[in-house]
Amino acid sequence: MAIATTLRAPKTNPASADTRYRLIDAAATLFADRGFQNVTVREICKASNANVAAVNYHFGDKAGLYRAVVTLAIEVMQETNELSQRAGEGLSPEEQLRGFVRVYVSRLTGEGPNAWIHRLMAREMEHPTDVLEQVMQQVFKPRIEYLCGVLGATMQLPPADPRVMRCVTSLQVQCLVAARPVPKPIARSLGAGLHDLDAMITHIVDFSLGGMRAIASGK
Amino acid sequence: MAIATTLRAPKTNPASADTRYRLIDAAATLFADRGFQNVTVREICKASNANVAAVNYHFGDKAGLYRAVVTLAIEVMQETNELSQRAGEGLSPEEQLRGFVRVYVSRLTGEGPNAWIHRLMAREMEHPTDVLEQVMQQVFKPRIEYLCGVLGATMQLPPADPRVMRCVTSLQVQCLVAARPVPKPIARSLGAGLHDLDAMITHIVDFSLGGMRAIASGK
DNA sequence: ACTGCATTGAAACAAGTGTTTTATACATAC
DNA sequence: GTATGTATAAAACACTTGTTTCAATGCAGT
Repeated sequence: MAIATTLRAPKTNPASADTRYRLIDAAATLFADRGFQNVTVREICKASNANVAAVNYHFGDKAGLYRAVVTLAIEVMQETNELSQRAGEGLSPEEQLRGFVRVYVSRLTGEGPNAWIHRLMAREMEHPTDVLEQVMQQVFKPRIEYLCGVLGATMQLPPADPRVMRCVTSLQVQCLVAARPVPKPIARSLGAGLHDLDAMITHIVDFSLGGMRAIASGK
Repeated sequence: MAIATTLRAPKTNPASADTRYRLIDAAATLFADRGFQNVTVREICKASNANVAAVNYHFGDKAGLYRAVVTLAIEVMQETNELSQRAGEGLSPEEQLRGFVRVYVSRLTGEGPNAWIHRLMAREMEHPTDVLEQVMQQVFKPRIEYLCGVLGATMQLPPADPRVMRCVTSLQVQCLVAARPVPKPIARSLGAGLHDLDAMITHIVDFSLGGMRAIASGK
């Protein structure tokens, strides 16, 4: 019997690449929306017009397909890192921060074809699987180091200072929830003011700058 | 055949109350750790030394047990609300804020018997089930209203001002992640500085106060 | 002791799961 | 044309899931 090794690209037949792509595409949004466990391979195959055996044939097993999805996510996120850092290139630290938040949050909330990624990553943060390690090294670590540099410069503190680190997490966390679609019951009882994206972005930047000033000025 | 209606307390036999309690107790931590879908009734029954049929007998079905767990969680959270608000009673708005964060984060991170609750709630926020509505009305809404009052007083703005609201979410979100156990791969690449709870609490308060000042001062 | 009743225990059930098997269609190489 | 290897399709498999059944148990009240 012929087995397509788990993560290798298809050999010859272009039809193979086709279903391979369709599988990853369908699985991405499904995994992001409902988690690895709560999605069945039959659903994925139905959504991608593939046979039930296609997942095992092309990826070995369900986990192999998930790994392929995460690999794709990593590539897109690295691109986002580059973009959000380039947004402030050559500007002052404060403007670098503003540029980062703007691009980052926009990408996260975007209804574009990559909107599934941050949902998937939020899941990984809550329930780390064995691929989280890879995501950390290739995506989050560089991003955090960049932010430590920018915030350190703003606060006039060394990037490795724990106070800087805590500010980075405060900032990062605000971006993540700003991007997350608020569940209806919560939105209802919170009233308006959370759906205005631009207002949210400037709030995050201004709030964080104020917080950093307070922390940096010794208290 | 005799059916114990879903949420009614046991009638006569104390043994019934016993297994009922043991089931809720075991289910609470299991649901909190792995989510409703990813826990089997057989696991719950094994953990509580009960028979497989016990869940259906006492709670109708698996979802009924989940509802019972959430009901318990609501009671404890209401108590937490009271405590964290009483912590600043009669003090200045800033000290009220500090008292709230201290009690709230301590309760969330506590290794005590109620540590499972915020894990369960974090899950509900991400993936609302039909009980979230109830939690919102009885727990989160009062908490948010209290915080709007305190922050509004601090910022000298009306509590309903959208700027106040955004500051409340910034604060709330920082508390939630401060309380969440950081996954190992993340902690490793973030270095130290996140596990010192006291430092984290004062950071959140100072950072947020600085942020609020920045927002309130018109930018 | 007997009767009602709530509770438990063990087994079985129906549905759904990931995976494997078997057969077929198709393209390319000889 | 035949052979070879790849990809798809349909069915079946082994297993787990939540739930149900039914007999056994224990404990009141009489």
